[in-house]
Amino acid sequence: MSDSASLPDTPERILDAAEALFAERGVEATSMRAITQRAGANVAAVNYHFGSKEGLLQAVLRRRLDSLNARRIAQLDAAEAGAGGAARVKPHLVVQAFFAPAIALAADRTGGGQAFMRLLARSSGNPAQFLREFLAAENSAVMERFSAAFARAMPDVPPQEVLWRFHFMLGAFSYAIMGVDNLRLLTGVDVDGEDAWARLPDRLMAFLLGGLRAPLPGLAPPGDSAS
Amino acid sequence: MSDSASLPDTPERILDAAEALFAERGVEATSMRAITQRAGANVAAVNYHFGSKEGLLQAVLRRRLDSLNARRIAQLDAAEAGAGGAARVKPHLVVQAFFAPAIALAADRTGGGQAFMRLLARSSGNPAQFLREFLAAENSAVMERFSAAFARAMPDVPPQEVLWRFHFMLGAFSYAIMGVDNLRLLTGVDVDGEDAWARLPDRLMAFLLGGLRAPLPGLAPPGDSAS
DNA sequence: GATAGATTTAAACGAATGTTTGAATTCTGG
DNA sequence: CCAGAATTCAAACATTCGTTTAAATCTATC
Repeated sequence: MSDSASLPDTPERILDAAEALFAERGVEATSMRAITQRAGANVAAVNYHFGSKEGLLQAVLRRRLDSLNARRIAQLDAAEAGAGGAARVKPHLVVQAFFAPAIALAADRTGGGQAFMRLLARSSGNPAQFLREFLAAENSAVMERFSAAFARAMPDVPPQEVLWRFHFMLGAFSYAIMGVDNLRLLTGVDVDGEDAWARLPDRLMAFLLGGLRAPLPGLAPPGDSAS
Repeated sequence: MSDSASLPDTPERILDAAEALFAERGVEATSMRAITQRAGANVAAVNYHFGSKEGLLQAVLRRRLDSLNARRIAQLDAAEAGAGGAARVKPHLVVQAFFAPAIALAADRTGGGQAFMRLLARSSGNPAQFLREFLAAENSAVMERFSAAFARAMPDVPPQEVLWRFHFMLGAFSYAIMGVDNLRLLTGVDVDGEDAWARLPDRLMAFLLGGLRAPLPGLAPPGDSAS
């Protein structure tokens, strides 16, 4: 090439291209030739640097997921330090610690952040066994840490119920990230202008907190007559 | 064959097999040969009866989606009739009308109901264009009807916010349907025994209602100091 | 500046994919 | 019972897939 100092090296160019295409078309619908063509590399380069297409997908996910999870834990650490004891952290802050870093990543439309989050959200529902195992292992530390944090933050709610609501929060988040354009497509309404992404964090956080703190099923909700 | 009266005809056997395999392995990861082998039919039968693999997927979805959406609208009709005027339907009943029929379908583990709902939930995130267009057209009537119902049921909330929360509810529901085993896999905890599916409707409905009725973002939530 | 290792390249590989063909078979109405 | 349509079937179709090969090129070290 003419100028070699400006471009990232081949593995990183491949990761960038794969991230974008996986997010845009889906993993199975993206061929290695499409990836390498976009990256300006040879087809064999993927197998040389990443072993296989599966290895490439794992590398794409790992590149940003590790730091994302580290940010989540750091924020939870800060919240627990600020509250003076892990048992006194408000649920609001636990939700914030887990989802705020992810939402911030998803709002990064120019860098690969948004593409990565869409890919991650869709990968969470992918039935491929190697992906399930990979994500389970990659997220196990964060999940255990936050499961315990949620249980401590809501001592009046049975831990099982807290886990379910954590699960539901993950779902609402993932689906919202997968595509805000889904909303326009489904309802036919142009929901917002360009600042849909700017408003998403507050909107999503309000919904998640409302669901997390909802009256327990089976118990008569106190303010039910007002709904 | 020996007894021809006991088996469903070929198109229906293919639909059943495709529904199960699409839900279990994903659409792209399921070959036509795997489908026809499970259905006890020839490979060419799919193209003969459904035109293509895309046509088969659409037929699988259409088979149950039409009646599901009809049930949703019927339940909303009943709620509006019982409340004496569409403007006086409680949000609780609108949520119930939309999600209860779907949850009931998802709880049907022996028939294809659960497989269908998992496939439908995953298809909602599938980036394939023909699927997006198909689902948008198939659901447009229900979505418009319920968008309006939600807006009327919550007159004090801006319609845009209601749409967003409808979107979030769809996400929490879809993700929960995609796999309850996700929870055990992610948290390492065996969340419940066999009755996880039996308890899911109440748990999910409580969460959805909590999110729908959450304090609006930007406004100081009244009971925030207690969280 | 020679050498050993790392990287890139064009080309080909075998397997699997969705689809089509045309003959055989089954079903149906007169 | 029989023509004619509908369906089933084995076989082959062309294409695309992920992967591999082996030679060519680049890079860094002594």
